Amino acid sequence: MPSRPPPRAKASRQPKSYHHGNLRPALLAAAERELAEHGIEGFSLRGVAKRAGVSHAAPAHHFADATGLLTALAALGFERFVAAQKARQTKAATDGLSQLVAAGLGYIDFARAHPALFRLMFSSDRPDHGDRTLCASAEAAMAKLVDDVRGADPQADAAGTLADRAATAWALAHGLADLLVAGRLKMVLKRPAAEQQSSLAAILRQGLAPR
Amino acid sequence: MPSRPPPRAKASRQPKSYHHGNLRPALLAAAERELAEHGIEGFSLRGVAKRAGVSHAAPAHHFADATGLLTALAALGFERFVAAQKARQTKAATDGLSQLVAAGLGYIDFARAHPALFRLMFSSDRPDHGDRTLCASAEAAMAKLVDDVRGADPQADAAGTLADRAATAWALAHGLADLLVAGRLKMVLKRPAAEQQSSLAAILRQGLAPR
DNA sequence: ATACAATCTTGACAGTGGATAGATACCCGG
DNA sequence: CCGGGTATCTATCCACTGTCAAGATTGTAT
Repeated sequence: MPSRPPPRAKASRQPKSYHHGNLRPALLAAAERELAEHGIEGFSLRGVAKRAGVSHAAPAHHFADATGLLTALAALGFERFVAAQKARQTKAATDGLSQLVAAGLGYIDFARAHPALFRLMFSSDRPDHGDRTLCASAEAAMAKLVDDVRGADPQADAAGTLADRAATAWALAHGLADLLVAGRLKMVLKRPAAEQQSSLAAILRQGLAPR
Repeated sequence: MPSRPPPRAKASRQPKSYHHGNLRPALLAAAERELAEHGIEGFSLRGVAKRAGVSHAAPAHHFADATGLLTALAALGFERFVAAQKARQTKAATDGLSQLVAAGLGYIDFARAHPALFRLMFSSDRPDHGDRTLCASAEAAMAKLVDDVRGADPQADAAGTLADRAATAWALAHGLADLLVAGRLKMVLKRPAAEQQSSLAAILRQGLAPR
């Protein structure tokens, strides 16, 4: 079903109308809340349907199955993910290294703000990671990373170390984000919020500076 | 039920004996296979019971519920986890930095050899991360890390940068491991195995060297 | 207006984890 | 040798899940 004419975006709360109107986005929003509250393991398709105020089988007409819904949600997550990085970057100094550090902080912001979604995107088998649009979203995020690394270390490209430097940057930010979400890294977590931020910034800056 | 006298460790394959003999370790082994084959999301308690050749309710007498089994499995994983690091370290040069790099490579070895178990330990909500023995195992691994960092950079302790350096080392190794397991990091994965190893070693060494 | 397609509901099914009650085998004291 | 007590395992039952099939309702096009 490639073309679905948007059926008029029902104004809002007729308490009971047989057709919902624009269920698909409503399901995605509901799924996000479900994910945030019940976590990725306790995620239930029926729970999503209930949240959207719709029968338990309704989602099937918009997403093939639970995997399809989670896949779409993950793809959407990747867009917010780069948005979070850009948000940090607009507030940062414009030199290449500061921009790269800001991207890393945005990476961590996103993970901590949406932990379940973050895990859905990076460490869950439930979404279909072969899906075209999900792949595309993920690769766009990846491409941005490589660009930022290139900006922070213009020599790297010629020296042939770009790949390794990109891997380093990614691993460092991802490791911090994942461990923080998991509640590990107590040495960082036990400090007050402001100190955490400056500490994370220092770790990133030190790890990402060109040699 | 703290003391369970091991009931004589039934020799082996009576094809049908009502009592299994030593179900608890058998269940852990079965659970590990189940986890490796079906992944953490497809993990089923009944599947484990079937693998162990026992009724689906039998595990309840050894583990309170699925969470309990997974918790025990995660704790067991942490011990193998440090074993993998030590294995690398015995083959490495004895200076502090090389030892730390070797620990990082062992970290990655473990994750790639047991990806589902790795995720169970670090990025799943299914085990009970408040469990005492699980906490203890995890903290032991953590303590080893801090030791290795201290060994690689003896100044750090006095300079008060030990915590940040430990966080850096952990994040770098963890990030590499997690991204590799997720099939990301294509810039590393697309190279032949031997090159991967040297590349990972280089990334770790560069990121972990004291400044 | 009427046929058609899209959308949603209802009801059913197999599989899951968990709880309970009963069956079986082992152990220990006589 | 044997009888009671207990740990261990089986058999059932329940609530819940995702998925499927059939029917009801609505919007659109002819």
